[in-house]
Amino acid sequence: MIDQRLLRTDLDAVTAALSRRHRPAIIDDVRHAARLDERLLAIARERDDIRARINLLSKEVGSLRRDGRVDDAEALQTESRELGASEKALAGEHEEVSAALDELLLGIPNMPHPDAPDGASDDDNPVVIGPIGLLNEYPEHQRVPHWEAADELGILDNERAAKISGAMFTMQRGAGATLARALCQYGLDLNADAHEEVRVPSLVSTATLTATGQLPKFADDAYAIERDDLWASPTAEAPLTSVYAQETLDDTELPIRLMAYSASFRREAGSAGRDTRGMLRSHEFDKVEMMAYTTSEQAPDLLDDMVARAEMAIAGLGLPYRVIEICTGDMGQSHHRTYDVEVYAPGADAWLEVSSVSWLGAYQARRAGIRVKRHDEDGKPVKGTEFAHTLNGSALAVPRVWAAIVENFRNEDGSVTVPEVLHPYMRGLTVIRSE
RNA sequence: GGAACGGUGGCAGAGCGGACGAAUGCACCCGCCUUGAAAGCGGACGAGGUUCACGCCUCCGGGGGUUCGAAUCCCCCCCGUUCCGCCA
Repeated sequence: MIDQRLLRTDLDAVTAALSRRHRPAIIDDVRHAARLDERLLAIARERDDIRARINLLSKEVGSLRRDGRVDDAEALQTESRELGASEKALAGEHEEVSAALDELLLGIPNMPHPDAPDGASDDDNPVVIGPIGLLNEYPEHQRVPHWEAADELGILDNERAAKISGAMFTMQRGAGATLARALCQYGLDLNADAHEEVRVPSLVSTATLTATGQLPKFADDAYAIERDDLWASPTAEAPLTSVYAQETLDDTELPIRLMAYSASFRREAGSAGRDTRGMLRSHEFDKVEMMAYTTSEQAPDLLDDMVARAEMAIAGLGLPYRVIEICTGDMGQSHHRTYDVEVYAPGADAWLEVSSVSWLGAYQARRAGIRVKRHDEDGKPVKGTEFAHTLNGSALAVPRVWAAIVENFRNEDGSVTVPEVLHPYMRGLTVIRSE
């Protein structure tokens, strides 16, 4: 959620920042929200005045009754009753406006960071690192898409996955399954130096998905378990962000850094028919996610660190990659500043997004009610609180990395060489061969 | 799934229609005392909204109701603990 107070004090700053997302409808919503906010404030003031009067009268009634002056008390009670009626009307109006405002606010995206590159679409995302490790020319045996290569090796069985669950589900077998799990293990071990490992729930509440921004606007993208009012988590970002929802954190304990391996479930409603083969896009995939709670000052350094970690995970595997920065027109709703790591897959001849690292500013923290208590240099708590900053990013998204390994490390005989860093997790297997 | 009991400030825990944003203890903070510390003494000590400010409003798990007035009474929901049942 954007800062409601900023809406009041500097509407122009908000519209200027959000106009960089190149979607005029957002600006209309912002102006509308500002008007509703103003109205809400006026109603609230009027209502508070009435309530103050009622409170005063009630106290007076109490003391009159103690003194046995029943008639005087009853006169005040009558006045209070009348005030109560008009207060009720205002309260109704307040609730109405408040609900309308909330609905608008929940749909208004985050303001991009001033340094985020301007652009209208993903075509405008600048490459900021790399490409690194990209060959000038790829031999024929690496120009085989992973779904064919994997099929040959018997390590991917999406046909039977479809039998079990339907289209767009994947199933790895044998060394393919081991490789998928090895990547998770690798992703976790690589980041254990700075993160606490958390095993989060896979089913999450509506409040949890609202906090990170998937709801209410993108409900169609998530699996709903309506009977129990739960959702299948589309990313560990959601549960990890709500670990400290509705809590006030001490600035002295920040940053708090968490990581989690989890399955991620996505309906892919808007991308039906795209990337239907192999491991590029599916309804369920595994991922290791990083998460940080910080002060506003700490956030930029954490962003750099997390991007570097996502980058090092890919570099460590020896895969060709690049890092792009997401431009203002391509950013996700909650994002303030975002970098993607993309790996090159020669068989599919495509750059695959394997990590997205984002700084959310206070946007999610405001929705989740995550506050920070500051302390001055003497360690004394400073009056009041502010919203925390959150960051998250994939340390390693399994399926596309899996695909990139199969394509990049495919040998002439069709076998696939396992990257050395994964050897500890592969039960001695260093080359995947057809059985 | 059934039953019982609970949910109050950082924690523990009282309050069960009016002087309660909330006793008391612990923790934390500031003084005094002390060479220093402990103990002791005195003081301060939740959050949000609004206001230039004084102040005013809201918050005792969530929502609704009764009342001039609700932490306190009534209804619904959620969560927790214990016991029973079932179970990886």
